[in-house]
Amino acid sequence: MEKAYHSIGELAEATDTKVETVRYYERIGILPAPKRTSGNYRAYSAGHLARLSFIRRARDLGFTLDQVRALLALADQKKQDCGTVDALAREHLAEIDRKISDLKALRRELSGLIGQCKQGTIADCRILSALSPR
Amino acid sequence: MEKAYHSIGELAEATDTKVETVRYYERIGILPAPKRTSGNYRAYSAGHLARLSFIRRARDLGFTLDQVRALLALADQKKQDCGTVDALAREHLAEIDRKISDLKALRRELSGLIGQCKQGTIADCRILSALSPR
DNA sequence: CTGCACCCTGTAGTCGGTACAGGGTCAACA
DNA sequence: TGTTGACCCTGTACCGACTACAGGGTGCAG
Repeated sequence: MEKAYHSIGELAEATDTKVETVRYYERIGILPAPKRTSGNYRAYSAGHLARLSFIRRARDLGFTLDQVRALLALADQKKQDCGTVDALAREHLAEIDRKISDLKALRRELSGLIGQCKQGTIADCRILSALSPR
Repeated sequence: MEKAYHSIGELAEATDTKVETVRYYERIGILPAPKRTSGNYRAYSAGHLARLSFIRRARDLGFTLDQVRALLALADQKKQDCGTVDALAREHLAEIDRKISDLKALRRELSGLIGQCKQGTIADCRILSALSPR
């Protein structure tokens, strides 16, 4: 019976989201439109808070909004087995591993360039010449 | 005297860039507009090729177009000392390190969730409940 | 009753491209 | 000579995931 409705500002603060972003989520249909007060303010239920928390947490974990949509659809069905969710997460993990190794390669390359410009003018700069066509 | 001009398609292929992207770079002013043939085709010089190669390589290394602009401005001046370039690169390296450690934290979290859904319905799914508000 | 924080809608901008639509040019081949 | 077909041109709209206004309305405290 705890019908404590939340304003958009409260919801935003509780989930570390900007107010505009909450409205954006509604616009793209990932967060259902809430009831309105007599003054036309959005009045969010605890369900909305839960759903938004879920969205934000998944976004923090690097899922795209499309992936979040898929996860939410699964959660809403409560029928299928967990395998689909697991697969989605595994796929996402593989992406993350790819990104990490790309960044590491980049890191190696870039850190090799740094510190080679002890003095001298741009003309001798190793960083710039490393970027120039061979 | 090797006035071998390149068509936009050749330039794009040589630098692993899409034709539209080359035109986009011209539009935003990072690649100078080349001469035109009598048929109004863009005719690129070796200088254009060099500059585009530089841009693409820097982009591959994760510099933003604004950062690339800064690097190009430095390279074009050929006056200042290398310190500015070095600082830019160091700053960028710090960013990369931040991204790597963020992704690693994420990886740990996500991989902990995977494989816990051996059976059972969505209702018991650990991944979904991990994402739900506590 | 007035001031201020908050809310509303709608639109445009961000970054780094990508994807057309609707045409023009050019070289090869029949 | 004509006609394919690959390439090129401009202009505009779109992508993801927001963010930032402008121009107004609401609600509450002093």
